[in-house]
Amino acid sequence: MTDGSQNAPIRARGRPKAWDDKTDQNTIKSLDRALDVLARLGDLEEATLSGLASDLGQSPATIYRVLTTYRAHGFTEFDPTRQVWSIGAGAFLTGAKFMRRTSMVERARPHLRALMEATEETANLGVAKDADVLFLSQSETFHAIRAFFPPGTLSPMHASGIGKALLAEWPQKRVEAMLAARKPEQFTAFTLVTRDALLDDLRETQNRGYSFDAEEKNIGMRCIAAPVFDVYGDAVAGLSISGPVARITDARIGEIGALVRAGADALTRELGGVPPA
Amino acid sequence: MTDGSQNAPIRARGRPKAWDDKTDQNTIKSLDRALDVLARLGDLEEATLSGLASDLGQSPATIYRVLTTYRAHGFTEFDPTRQVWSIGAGAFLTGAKFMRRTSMVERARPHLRALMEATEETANLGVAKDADVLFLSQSETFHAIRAFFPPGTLSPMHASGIGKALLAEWPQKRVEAMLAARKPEQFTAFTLVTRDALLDDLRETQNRGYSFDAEEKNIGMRCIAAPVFDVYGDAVAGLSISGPVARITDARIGEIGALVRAGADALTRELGGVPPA
DNA sequence: TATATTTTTTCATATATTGAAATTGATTTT
DNA sequence: AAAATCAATTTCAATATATGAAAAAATATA
Repeated sequence: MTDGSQNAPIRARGRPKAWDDKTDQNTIKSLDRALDVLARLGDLEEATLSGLASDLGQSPATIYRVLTTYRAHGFTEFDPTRQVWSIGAGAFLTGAKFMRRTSMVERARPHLRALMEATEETANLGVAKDADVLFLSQSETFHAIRAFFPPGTLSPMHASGIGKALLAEWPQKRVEAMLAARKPEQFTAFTLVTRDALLDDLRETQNRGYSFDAEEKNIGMRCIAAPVFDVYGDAVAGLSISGPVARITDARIGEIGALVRAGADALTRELGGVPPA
Repeated sequence: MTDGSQNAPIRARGRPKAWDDKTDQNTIKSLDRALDVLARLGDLEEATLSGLASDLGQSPATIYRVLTTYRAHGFTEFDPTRQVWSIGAGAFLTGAKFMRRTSMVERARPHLRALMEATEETANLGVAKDADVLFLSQSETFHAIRAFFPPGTLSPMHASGIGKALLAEWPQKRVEAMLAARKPEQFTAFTLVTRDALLDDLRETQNRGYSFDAEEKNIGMRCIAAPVFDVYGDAVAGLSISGPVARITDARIGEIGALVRAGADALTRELGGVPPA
């Protein structure tokens, strides 16, 4: 280790912050409100001007100006037929720059696509974000009935294929700490909520090489996932195939599992990691 | 058709717009500038406060307030060690809401109709499914003699307008793999079945910006198509105009091709993609 | 036909945004 | 080691501008 300052407290240059929180006169109020508007619009998916205004307790004139300003940048869209506003492509394109720093997403694209084409089911890429899985990218199947996980979705670790694939590679102490911090929610009759059931499943997952989520989050949906390792050997992401029970039959699980695991291992190697034996 | 107003111009409620563009006093200047800052930061991936300020010709104080306001919403992140700013996860989570709203089919509908009205020929939307094109949606012309592709129809890639538009954007290796997997069937005297004839046509298609199917699947039918790209730059779908040789004359090909390409590019942009130059 | 909604514009006013300059600590130079 | 330089943050005063109320203009509804 050449740099002894690694554990030293980080000191900022420039004048130090005085009070770095609320009632701060060093934020821009109009921008602050505008971001609230965008967040609310995102939650609602669709909203009318007047609806948003009354919802946020603002005057329609203000909301109108916020929405039209956003629209000039592609951050919002307006459907004149139905008179509703929604989030636009510009917001996505800017937000997507967040991921560009880790080349994970770009690297994973070909693998997602290959998995989707081989299995004809939607393929997903997700990373751990606290006790949730954050879905970053996907390649959608053409089948009308399909698993639907838009990028940006958060899903609890204990009840998702990618989540369980990651947990299976974590030290048991870390898993237990996560369980202690947040009691696992029961989504369906099949959700693994007890410590023993979950740890058993994680052991099995590690032996098998891929995880299997059998309607543990959504009834009717199955998911098969495998972990991706970085250069330090940490499981940092997961690839998965998700689809309806009707098509992800018991007979196909082994075949799909092998494909997913092979794809994850290939991605691991591209990232400079080493898949475990 | 139950709704006679389908072709009527869309009339907005409320007071009509006066002049809906530049030098508009109905936009919020500070928000406008803040969005410029975010866009620039996204392009740079990483930037220092002072760098961004001089880059945008704004005072450091202003940029500081913009960035800290964004940070409170997770739209920006600050690395205190390296003193650099970047786009944050909040921007990604909000932007991702764009993706979860509408499907390709819904977004394509207005473009299909506009194409049909401009050309008076049936307009189609299709996606790749293995070595076939799967037709998802269409807008039918009113002419008695018309091309008829019910949604759900499968048609081999090498002998369809949309198929060739997609193949032209694929890496050559992938095209060759497809050819190797299934020998191209000869449907008419004009079907391109040899490797060289097809690759030549694909090169020409890419240069021209649209594909041209001249009775290669059905005698008497012509088809002109252009590709649609998603946010990852993959050619995921195609728009086409199809009709009888009698109406899709040589003289009209250039005009129809330009319309189809413009429609496909517009749809690409709506999906957050970038049409290739 | 009359009334109620809804979006968009106008307008006056208070507010909030702005840049310059001061401040502070870290980094570099002497 | 001390001094000079540099970059982030804060203060402050001036004024540009964001704001809501209300009007205007169009459609929807009764």
